[in-house]
Amino acid sequence: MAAVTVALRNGLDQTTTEAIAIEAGISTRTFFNYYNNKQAAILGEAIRLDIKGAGWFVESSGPILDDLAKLLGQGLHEDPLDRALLLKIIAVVDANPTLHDMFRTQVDETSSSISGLLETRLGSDLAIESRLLAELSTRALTEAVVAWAADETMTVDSVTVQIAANLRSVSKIMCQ
Amino acid sequence: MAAVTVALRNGLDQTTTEAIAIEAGISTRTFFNYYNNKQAAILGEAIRLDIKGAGWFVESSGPILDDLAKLLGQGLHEDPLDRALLLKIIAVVDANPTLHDMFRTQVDETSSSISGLLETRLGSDLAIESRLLAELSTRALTEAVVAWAADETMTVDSVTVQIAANLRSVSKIMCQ
DNA sequence: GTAAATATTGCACACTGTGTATTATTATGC
DNA sequence: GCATAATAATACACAGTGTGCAATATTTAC
Repeated sequence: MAAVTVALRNGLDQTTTEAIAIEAGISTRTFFNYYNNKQAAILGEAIRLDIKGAGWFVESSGPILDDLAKLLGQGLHEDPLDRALLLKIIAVVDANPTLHDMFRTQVDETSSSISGLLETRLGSDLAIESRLLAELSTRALTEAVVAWAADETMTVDSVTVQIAANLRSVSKIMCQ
Repeated sequence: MAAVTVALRNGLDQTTTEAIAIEAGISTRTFFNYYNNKQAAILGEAIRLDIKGAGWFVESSGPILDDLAKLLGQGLHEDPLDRALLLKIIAVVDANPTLHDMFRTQVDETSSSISGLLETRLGSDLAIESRLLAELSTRALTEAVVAWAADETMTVDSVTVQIAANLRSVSKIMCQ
């Protein structure tokens, strides 16, 4: 929170670990006990979602896009997102391409999990396809979450709907 | 080249900017005149491809997946890839997750270009879909290039074929 | 062969990140 | 309450990153 505050107030250039530590009222050494770097402090755990108890996904034979949307949307329910904080984080990330990398790294971790589940469901001869589809899905998730953050009328449930809509729309384009 | 050499020989931990500079026979200051950081030195321009003269892509009404594969494959022809160097780079990246970020950053730049072209072709009401499809395509490119690097019998042209195959396979899964 | 343009380098400096030892703080049992 | 153990915070030293700037070397052009 301190990191985001400083970054929004003073810009990322002025957001030294020292400035964050002062804002948080701790020493810089303590800061590094909790975050590996300032990027991690700014991004926090806002986006990362852990996929657990997803046996149903592997077994299911329903429409795969809907299952993916459900899987990703379900991850969001674990610990509810803070819309105001997320908006601030998005603002900082948008203004600082440097942060984009680490944001992607977080999303990639989710993508990896999804990829594993997909490979189990589809079979290991579709490993490449699993990775591609996982990437596409997590990107659809990102788009949906960003849309959710910006629109106060959206519920968390509607994120699932949005993800499914995004994926279906892409599949329509691809299959034409 | 010096950066990759040192990274493979001594591991990324030991690959300080000083070590790279010594290997290259230059000062560290000169190193930083050419690369912003050691990650950039290791990755080089191996993957990045610039999309130019892609008017045909925007105008075309052919199968979009084939056009995408053609577009990406064409970018590879600009300056021919060095298979041996690429293999080394892939080895270093695989061994060091830290580098993964910067690799993705490079690929993202390509993705951005593709996204812009797609949005022009599909219309701005399909902006989200354009971004998703661009991401999927560049990821398919990465998979294909990695496969190419590992298989000496593959030609650069077959990368295009591979990309198209990957995309078609995914679309088949999505549309089922 | 000289002068201008360009490249390389040395140096100082602010910042990042980690290991280690020391000091606070908190928790626990009695 | 109080001594003690566990945990957290901090100070400090240090290796490394990256940049600005001025000085020096090298190349280019005429």
